[in-house]
Amino acid sequence: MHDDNRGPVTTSIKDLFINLDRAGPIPLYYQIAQRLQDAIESGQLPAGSRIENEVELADQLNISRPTVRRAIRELADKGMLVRRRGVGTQVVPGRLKRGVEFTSLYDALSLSGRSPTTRVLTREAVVPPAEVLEALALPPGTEVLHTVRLRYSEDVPFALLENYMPPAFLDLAVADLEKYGLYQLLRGRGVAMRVARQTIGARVATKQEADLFEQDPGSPVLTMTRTFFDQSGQAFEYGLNSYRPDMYAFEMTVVEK
Amino acid sequence: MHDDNRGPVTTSIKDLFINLDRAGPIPLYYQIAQRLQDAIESGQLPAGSRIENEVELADQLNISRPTVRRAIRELADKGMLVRRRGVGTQVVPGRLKRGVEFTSLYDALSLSGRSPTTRVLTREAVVPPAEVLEALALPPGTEVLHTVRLRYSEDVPFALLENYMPPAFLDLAVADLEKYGLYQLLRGRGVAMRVARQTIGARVATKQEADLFEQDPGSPVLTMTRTFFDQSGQAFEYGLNSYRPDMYAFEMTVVEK
DNA sequence: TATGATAGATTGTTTTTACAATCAGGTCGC
DNA sequence: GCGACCTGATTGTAAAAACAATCTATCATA
Repeated sequence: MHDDNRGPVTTSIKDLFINLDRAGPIPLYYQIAQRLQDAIESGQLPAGSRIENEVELADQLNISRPTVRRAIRELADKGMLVRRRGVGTQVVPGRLKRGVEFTSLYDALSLSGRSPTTRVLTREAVVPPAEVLEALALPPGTEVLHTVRLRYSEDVPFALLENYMPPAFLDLAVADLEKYGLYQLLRGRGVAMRVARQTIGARVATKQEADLFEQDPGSPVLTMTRTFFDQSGQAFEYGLNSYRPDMYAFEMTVVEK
Repeated sequence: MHDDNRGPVTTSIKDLFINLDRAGPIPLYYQIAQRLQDAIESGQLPAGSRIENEVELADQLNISRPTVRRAIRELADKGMLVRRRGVGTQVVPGRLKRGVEFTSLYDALSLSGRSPTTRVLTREAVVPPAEVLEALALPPGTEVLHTVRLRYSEDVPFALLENYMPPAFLDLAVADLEKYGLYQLLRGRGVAMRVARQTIGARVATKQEADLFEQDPGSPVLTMTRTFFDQSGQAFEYGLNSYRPDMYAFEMTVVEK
């Protein structure tokens, strides 16, 4: 092995953890996990490098071992660290591009430099089809907010976003929808997003989609339907999205448990 | 007044946990999590029902609170339970169809009653295109195993699976590939799967795909490319899959962290 | 009536301690 | 030389305890 692992194991790893805030509201394990993640993503802890063992680390930081363990576990759950009993913990070797989100919860595009713009095509209060009400767990006949938005990247439309939301959101304004993005707005209203159930598929574009995306009729679109639940289990969004497949794809990292 | 009845606390929850194996190799927290999950999926713990608080539960089971916590956390991470400080823990309300996997790691179809069959179209040792070698982190000129398989559901082909694997797997036999499925085979050889990076998209079918799927030329296909890494960070599979979109879609549950 | 304060319930964080299981590498015996 | 065994290193599991933060609901007060 050309790689000498027994000697200085990234000698200054301890320096990553100076100035931990023991009094503030942010948990210690979270601060540690955050700094580790930053170090990995910045290349300070290169792929494949080993990090010190838990006991040693806990000792050096004057933190209990369970707390250090929890921090390491957070990153291991995200697939950034690999641990093996009797051996140690190392940064996942290989080229998992950094800066990519791990959960596919948000549109990949908004994170990659380009800032998409949005135009609202429809904003209305309607009684939606039965399956929508069922997905939102609302009684038949309920009026909900129905929006259709078109999203552009550099003036080229690439996504058609159709959404239904419960009556509580009937007052969302078009201007806000175009300016802030849906999730940002909902979060601002105190919605605590928790779990989403989504289905990704493909089909032939509708006439409307073909027109909007400036594609030939019969060309393919990538689709995603999603129901989003908040903390209390209440569905607060049902979405039917379609994407121009040559401009959009879903990337995700999956971790085997 | 020893029993305050604010909500249906499923009085007999304790019965779920009889006969825990304290001596065996399966961790206690895992056993508890497993039984909870079974109870939820079987409907014994209906959606929205509350489960007893940690302290009480730990007490009744004669298990320490951290162990109970860990079990509950496993399910909360999967999005099956929702916890709120000061309030309690409840089964996620709403109709997350049970029996669906949560990670999208495996083909959804294999779990839904139908047992797909597989035919091997190609099995050869080749020097693959540069991008494949790069994805597998192998030096230029390396010979790898290249397979193309067609997967059927009830005699109808719905997936075309093209895979590249490192030289260690050059001896995989066609018969085994048709009988066991790739991941089962790899696991049997001691490969410890850990993280996968995958991209889901759509495009127009190639002529081969249109022929195999018995679709018109120009019809859409759903695609997924995936690189799979084992525990040591070594890539052991690079796959380029395409699916008939009217027969296949990716379902997943995403949990906000 | 409305509003603010308080108390109880419940999960969240942290520490300390102990032992178990697994892995890598070296040693000993053959 | 080679396998069996041992040993040290490291992560995994479990328990007990204490205190913090947050939510609900009730009660007191303006």
